[in-house]
Amino acid sequence: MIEQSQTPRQIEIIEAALNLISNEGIQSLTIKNLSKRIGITEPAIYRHFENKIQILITILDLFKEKSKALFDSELYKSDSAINKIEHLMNNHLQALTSKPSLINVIFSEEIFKNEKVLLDKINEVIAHNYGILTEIITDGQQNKIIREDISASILATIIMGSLRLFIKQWQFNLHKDLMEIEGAKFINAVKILIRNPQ
Amino acid sequence: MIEQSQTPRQIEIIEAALNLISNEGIQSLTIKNLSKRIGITEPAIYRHFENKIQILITILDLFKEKSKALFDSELYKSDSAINKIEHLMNNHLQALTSKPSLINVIFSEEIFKNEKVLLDKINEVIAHNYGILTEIITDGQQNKIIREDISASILATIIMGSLRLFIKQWQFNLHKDLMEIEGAKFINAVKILIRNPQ
DNA sequence: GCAAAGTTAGTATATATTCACTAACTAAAA
DNA sequence: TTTTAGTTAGTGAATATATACTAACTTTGC
Repeated sequence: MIEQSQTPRQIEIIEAALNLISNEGIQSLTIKNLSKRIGITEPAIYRHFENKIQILITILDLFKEKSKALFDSELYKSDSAINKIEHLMNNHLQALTSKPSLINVIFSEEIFKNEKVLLDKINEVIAHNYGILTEIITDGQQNKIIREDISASILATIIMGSLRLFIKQWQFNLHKDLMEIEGAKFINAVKILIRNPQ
Repeated sequence: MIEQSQTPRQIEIIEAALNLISNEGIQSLTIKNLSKRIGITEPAIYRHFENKIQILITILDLFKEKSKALFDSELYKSDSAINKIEHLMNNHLQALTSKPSLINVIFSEEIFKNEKVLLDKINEVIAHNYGILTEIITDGQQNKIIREDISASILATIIMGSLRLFIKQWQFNLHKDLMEIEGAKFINAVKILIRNPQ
């Protein structure tokens, strides 16, 4: 499964696609719009990608890679579980604020419903991240840092779910400064909640 | 804003639409599929609804009404804030397990993106519920039942966000019995988290 | 000179919607 | 009471548009 490096035009196409998704939603990711943005004709797109699905697969692979790197790197750090989770959430927020188009990718499962390959890819990423997060939480519980009166899997659901909604709420006013302040408050709240009381 | 009662055929169409959405996703809600399900031709649909958007608007109004009734009724009860929230989550889960098609409606914002009327309607519902929930939480904080070290709005985000993800995770195995057990565990976890410690 | 990247012109399919018309029923007029 | 006019809910055929994709030809850069 070697990642083929992309040609400049391919990168250009992917970037145009991400911009389209970001600005007008995944609905408007059409070959026509795509080619218009780049300034070539529709058939020219097919010189660089076999079909539209391949474009989406490339985007999802990119997303997967980024997301996986984020989560995996945290797992093996020698830090407390709570700090790991804080990092994770922070990095996640930062990644999304710096590339808002990815937000729409995460939330477009519904669109991929008829394309099993795409749906599988997205679910794979989500499941993987969920697994890592649960692992970190379990570790924290064993070290008595994270509360044990709630199962690790439920805590993971609460963390990921609330993070998702938080991102969604801020989707349209991503002014970096304000978002950073509110993001810090939010992450802090989660930390307070999961920390072992007593 | 008087609710026009619907004709039997209109009800039939709405129900067929909900079934379609529920079974094959909102993507497959086409006039063709709709008419096929009912057993009439496509143009006949237009004898009962002006256009496709009107069908969706009717569905969203239905959803709005149901959801609003759920939240509003809870607000004015003379119960503790935590009990109110528990009820709210319980009712929400129950409503969705009994009419799974509604789940897909909640999660189809992305599809409505180009149709401002629809997007507004969905956002309206979400904002309203969020407001009510925040109000209940604030009240609970004033009565020292809910923890005060986290703002009501952040707690609301955490509750709604995690509930949403929980629903999504269970979207495909809605076996009532198991879902009920897991749902109870989940709601209990939220209760533990928001309750005022000490 | 030739391979890569582009163009023009087209296809097939899907989708929402309109059009002209009809059968069955209902209310009004003679 | 029986025509007459009007309504309701349907049909088959057609239209406009969008979309992914293809075939055949041309330009361009090494």
